[in-house]
Amino acid sequence: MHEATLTIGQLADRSGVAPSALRYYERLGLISAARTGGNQRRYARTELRRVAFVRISQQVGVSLDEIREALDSLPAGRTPTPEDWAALSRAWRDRLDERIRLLGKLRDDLDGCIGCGCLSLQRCTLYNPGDSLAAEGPGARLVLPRD
Amino acid sequence: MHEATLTIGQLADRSGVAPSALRYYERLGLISAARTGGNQRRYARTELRRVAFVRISQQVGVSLDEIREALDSLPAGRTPTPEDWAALSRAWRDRLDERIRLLGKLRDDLDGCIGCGCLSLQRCTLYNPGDSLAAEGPGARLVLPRD
DNA sequence: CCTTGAGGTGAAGTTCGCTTGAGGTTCGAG
DNA sequence: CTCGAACCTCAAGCGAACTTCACCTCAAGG
Repeated sequence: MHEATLTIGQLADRSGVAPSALRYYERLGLISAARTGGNQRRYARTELRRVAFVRISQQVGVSLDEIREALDSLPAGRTPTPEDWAALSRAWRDRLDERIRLLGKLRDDLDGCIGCGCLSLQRCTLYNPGDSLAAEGPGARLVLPRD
Repeated sequence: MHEATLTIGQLADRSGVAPSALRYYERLGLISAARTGGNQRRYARTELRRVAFVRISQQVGVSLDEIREALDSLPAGRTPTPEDWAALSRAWRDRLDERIRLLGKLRDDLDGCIGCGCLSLQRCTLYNPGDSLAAEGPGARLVLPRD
């Protein structure tokens, strides 16, 4: 046990990601593997980190394509250091903050609507943020944040 | 102006939702419309509230299918009161709180990882929550919250 | 040696939330 | 009455993120 490399099944068990998904990730260039003489994948243990980073990034709401770009920025040639990984994580941190902020605002707005019992097109900030729509004729337009 | 009903184009402009999406919502049973003699849709103004509720619910992370279920729980026959809408909004409130909590936890965990510079499979709570995996043999399994 | 289960490939299928396209109809201003 | 914009339906397409399928090979235990 504790061998140098992992089979796809082992990586799947360890990461909680299905083998089919791991192959898919490989096609997208998110992870990579050496091959045995019989063409089977053998993963370096460091790939586990990459898989982990992928899943965490997805939770943050990043697309696989963007995750690939981020992973591409890791130093080629040498095994990424902890500091390399930390740098990537920091990049996501801001996005995470922003998402949390947006959801918080949504919750507050929703609270406001519950408070006034309205969901009203006339008064609710969810519908008529800053009354900025009044100039465009009668009736509010529903404008929700694009992201 | 300020007529009793809205054409699909008017509802689209007011709600910020494309006509094609509104037709799609109708197929799913999220909204409904009367028809003119010439088969064109005419929306009651209250449909604007339904559309708004749909978009807000999507922001909360609810699927169209669940939104339909929620809308189905509105009283049939009479126009929903503000209190009816408030009840629906309250139901989402908990989900929103939960999502915010999860993202917050993810952020904290990510902070921890940045702090220790690790993304380590041995130490990081993101990977080995509560050390509960130690019993299942050597090596941690990546376990992220299902939702 | 034989079997069995893990692995491999490529193509096609799935779900979600819409959009696009083709081809035809209706509405309302002039 | 005419004309163009807006509307209609139905079917197909799209992109993301995978899974499933058919079919074939490889690796290890009895």
